[in-house]
Amino acid sequence: MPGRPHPARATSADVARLAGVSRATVSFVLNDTEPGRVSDATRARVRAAAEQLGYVSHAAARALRAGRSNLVLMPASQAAIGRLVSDWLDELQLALHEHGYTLVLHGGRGADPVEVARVWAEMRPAAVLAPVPGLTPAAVELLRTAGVRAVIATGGEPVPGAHTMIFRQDELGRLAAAHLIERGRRRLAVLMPGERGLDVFAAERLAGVRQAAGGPGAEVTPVPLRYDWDDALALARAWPGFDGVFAYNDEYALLLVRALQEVGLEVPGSVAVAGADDLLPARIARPALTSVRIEPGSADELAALVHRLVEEPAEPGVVGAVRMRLIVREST
Amino acid sequence: MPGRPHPARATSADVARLAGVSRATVSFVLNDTEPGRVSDATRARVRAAAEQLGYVSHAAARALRAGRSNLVLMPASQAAIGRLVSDWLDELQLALHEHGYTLVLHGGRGADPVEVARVWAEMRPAAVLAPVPGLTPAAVELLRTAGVRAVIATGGEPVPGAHTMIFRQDELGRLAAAHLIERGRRRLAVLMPGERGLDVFAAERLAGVRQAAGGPGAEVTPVPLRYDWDDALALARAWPGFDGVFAYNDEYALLLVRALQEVGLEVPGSVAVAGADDLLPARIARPALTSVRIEPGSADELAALVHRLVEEPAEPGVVGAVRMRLIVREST
DNA sequence: GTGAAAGCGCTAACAT
DNA sequence: ATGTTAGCGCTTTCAC
Repeated sequence: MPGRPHPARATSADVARLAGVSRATVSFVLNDTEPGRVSDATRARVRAAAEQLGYVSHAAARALRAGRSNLVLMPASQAAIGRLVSDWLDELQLALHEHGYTLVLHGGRGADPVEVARVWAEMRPAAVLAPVPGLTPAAVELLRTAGVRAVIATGGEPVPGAHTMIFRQDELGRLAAAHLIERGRRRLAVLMPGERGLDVFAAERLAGVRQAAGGPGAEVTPVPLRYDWDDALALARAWPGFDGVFAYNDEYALLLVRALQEVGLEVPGSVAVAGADDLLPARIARPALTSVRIEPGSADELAALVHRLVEEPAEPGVVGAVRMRLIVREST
Repeated sequence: MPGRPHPARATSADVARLAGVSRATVSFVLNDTEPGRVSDATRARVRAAAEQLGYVSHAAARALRAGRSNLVLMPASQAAIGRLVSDWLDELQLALHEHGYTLVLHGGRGADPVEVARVWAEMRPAAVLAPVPGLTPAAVELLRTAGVRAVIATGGEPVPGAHTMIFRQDELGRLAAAHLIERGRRRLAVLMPGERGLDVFAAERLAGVRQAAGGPGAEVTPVPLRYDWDDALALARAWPGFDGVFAYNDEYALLLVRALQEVGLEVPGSVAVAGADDLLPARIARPALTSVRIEPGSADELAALVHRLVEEPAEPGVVGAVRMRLIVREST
């Protein structure tokens, strides 16, 4: 072993030795379990010893002992959506921390869901929060078998074996499309991004648009678009005469609007465009963008739910629903 | 203990039993250590047994044994910057995975750096990658003491005790300001977001602007701005006659441009505005936004560096630099 | 080519 | 009020 440039990390045994107590006592003091069991004097001595040695507990050892870690896992893709979401994640992180959990985001976009679930399962997290497409039945099974107490999926339908936070992607499409149709649009396009596993969500949103269009007999066409100016411009140049667009989300919507303007098509005059997520750029765009706002619900409540499910596993079922609301602005 | 709704998680002992070998053999086979030590027949039997039992190794046990986990930790705030960054993080995740590491992002924005470092240290990660403001000397010390092999800071100056990827925030400001001055601007404003711990970066960027302004004698004023339309509008309404702005980043730049336009101030006619990050929205804005592009370097190389440092800890020092480049567009 | 066994750091049941 | 101890699942040295 190469020379240790730093003092060997202190263990609870070191703390015990320095404080002149047993390791058990150290554990009781530092974890505040069974309050009143250890005298105040001893507690003080233990804390002082821990402080002096710069003691930091070993999460892996605790996890091994407990059978699971205190990790709550989420796919990192979530964080990239925008400030609203990332602020909300901050709140969630804080709320979970107060329950003793550590929220971590893990990438693995596009990879085989089961492969990703395997990596997650190895960490023996207390809970996993993830959108449905990543949580295939095999992935859920893998996680449950590995002992993950709370597997919470967000998706349109209850997921067998997992708790489900209902999040109807199709509702996004339906809300936007119903509005476009009400505005008299009958030739609808639905933007279908191919990037980063968004295709699954896009397909569900498309289905929602189709539903809304069914009755009134509007025509619906899925249109692939990459998040790329040249691609957007090419689409706008060859615009097939759609008079209404549901653009997957605000980013794609703003990209398309800009491209349409570039080729002289008026928004909403010639083409009405609606997005989703209701980010600030949507609000300040010209024309201001109609969007479907997603209301993620209280981070505190979700943290409490996670804690409850971890403490006493319950029958899988629906644990809540994400609400959404159409914000009408100038672009439609 | 409440009833186990799921089969008890299989351990390597279970696999060994089913395959009729020892736990040692299981370990050798599944980790591919010492190839050629175990016969092909045995290997196949072990693999089959693992498969059949749905065996998933226990990261905590491995970490306990190894003295450290295979986690590489980064602050989650990074992911929220934009698609470019989050795509790059994906690459990094993949590259690290190939070296056997798991990249996880952890929040904890705004909290006491030492408190956050403590949570990180408990996970005994193999490496930590973080911007300087979070890595105070005390935080670095804590991590090193906990045995983290590679603490890689990104910041303007070498960080004592840590490896440093040089990332000159002030260079961003300097590049933008030099350009504004070259365009004849002499009354410069620097937008100072207060949110999410951005203030530290903002201060450094401001310092860069001041440097660039020193020689030519341009006047520099820091101007607080929240990421909020009303705040931006209020600023624009009371615009104190600045003729050039470095806007912290593209998001704030686009917000300000929009507010200036709202009150009838022309960009770049009356006010030239430059951002940073060079996101797609900057490119397609009207006027297209001048921005400083940040080039994060190769994810593969960074992953390899992490691996090298973990394998054989080296003297802390400078391990590379993030380059940046001014992209001139219409807004200046 | 394979097995036995020690030990990583922690917690909690049990003993004093 | 405090201490003893077993054992969580894994890797790896050493013995066969």
